[in-house]
Amino acid sequence: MADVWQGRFRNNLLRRLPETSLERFAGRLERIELPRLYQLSSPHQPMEHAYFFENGIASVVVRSPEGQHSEIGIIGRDGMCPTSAVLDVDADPFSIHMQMQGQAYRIPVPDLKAVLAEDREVHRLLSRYTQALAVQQAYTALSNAVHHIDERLARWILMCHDRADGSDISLTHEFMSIMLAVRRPSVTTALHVLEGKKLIYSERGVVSVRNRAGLEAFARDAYGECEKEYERLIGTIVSRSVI
Amino acid sequence: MADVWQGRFRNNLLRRLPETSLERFAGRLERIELPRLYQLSSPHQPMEHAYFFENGIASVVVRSPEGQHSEIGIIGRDGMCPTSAVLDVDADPFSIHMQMQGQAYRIPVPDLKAVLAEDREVHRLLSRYTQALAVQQAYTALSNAVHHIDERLARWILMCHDRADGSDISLTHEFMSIMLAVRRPSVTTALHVLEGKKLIYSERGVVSVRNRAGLEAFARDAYGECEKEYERLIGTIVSRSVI
DNA sequence: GGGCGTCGGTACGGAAGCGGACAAAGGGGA
DNA sequence: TCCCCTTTGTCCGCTTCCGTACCGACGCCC
Repeated sequence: MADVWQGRFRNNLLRRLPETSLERFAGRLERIELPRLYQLSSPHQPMEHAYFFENGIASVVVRSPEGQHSEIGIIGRDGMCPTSAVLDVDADPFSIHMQMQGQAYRIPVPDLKAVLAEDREVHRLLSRYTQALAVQQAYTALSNAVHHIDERLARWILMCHDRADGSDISLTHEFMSIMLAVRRPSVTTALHVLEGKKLIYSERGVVSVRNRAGLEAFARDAYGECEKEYERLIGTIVSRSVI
Repeated sequence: MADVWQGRFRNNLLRRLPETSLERFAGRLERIELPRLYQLSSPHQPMEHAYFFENGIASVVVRSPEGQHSEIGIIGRDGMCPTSAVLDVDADPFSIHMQMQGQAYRIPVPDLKAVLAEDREVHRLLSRYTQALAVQQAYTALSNAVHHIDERLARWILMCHDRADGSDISLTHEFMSIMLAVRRPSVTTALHVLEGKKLIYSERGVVSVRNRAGLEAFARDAYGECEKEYERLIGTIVSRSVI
């Protein structure tokens, strides 16, 4: 298994751990396939494993008692979940599921906690990621409050694009409407706006980014701040082509 | 200073620490008066002290590059700030200021980090509070997305009421409009709705809660979830009358 | 190749909230 | 007491978005 530790991870957290820290994970990490809609976590249910994503996108969603929901976080190979494990909490009120199919290395939560307890370096990195995700949450809250739907959609597409391998994002409008906490037809019309500006190409079940820079410009101040903060806290994500 | 440790704290975190842990803070805690609008933290500026509030209300606000802002967290004697210190991060993109005047015990951040490093109990409690605050953020994001202004105002008044000593909350409409990320006149009309239902009494610079249960009913599913989670993670806040 | 379930496009009335502006009321200082 | 500044109340037109409904298109399965 030695070669696994030789920078073969795509997950940006695992990649940034020193060899000695990675060795503590030895034999405890298990590679797993995560199909679309795979439920990683349900509200108030203790999670058995923590996931370090190699690929694909997971979505953290919060739901109100009356059934309204909103996405509060999005995790790809930039991160892991649940951060509650890092904070020594058994369960949280969120549900986490795969938005785009992918793979991850997972580790039983008790094992992760053991590693966290014995290795300052691991603890420090995952703590910083926890902060990065909190910052993402904060900007999501801001965006929900002050930005228009099409800007929020642009933001969201950009965040997915950051974590996807190609320029395609495979999702239905229905699904995006849940993520953005808006009506489904509102997604349709917002997509048309972006498509009209040649920023994306949209067809049944798929959105393709055509003009990334243009999308960023369109999203205005909705996009960028928490990405900068991630870079500061964790560091740049090495792009796939480099790997 | 011995008597300070004898359950004299009003801060719910300090109150929940065992005597042995509290002794580690000995001599490092400094009581400080926090006037209204006192700036505890500015975006991207490292904080010098961490604050454990005895009284009053602090507000965590995030601002977009173009100057739009929204409150993402509210902290009283239920908690402390900055949680970034718990996560071993030097600075965060938020600004924190006093919304209602109060007092706190503060400790230099490096000293707090030292205590965190040497005392598992302290680290565990503050980690759990960090999670509680993240949950609050998440529900704020949800509320911003799906609830009407008057419901969000009710939620916000309830959260302030939880942390205030009496039933009065001294704030201008202008201020509340920033917290809720809405227009100032929208606050005025929303307050009139609540006042019309005899849930609150509102006059220049002050809002008084008249019917707490009614307010909770009015707020519907906007209020309650993250409070339950706080209780589960940390425990009940002992009310002032008991102290 | 026909049928059905899922997904996307569109339409329409209505409500909520914004932007902006202005007037009234309270209250502190000179 | 008067003035001025802060705070609150109100108004109007306008935009955005919702709720709801319905239809068309795609594509999978039998």
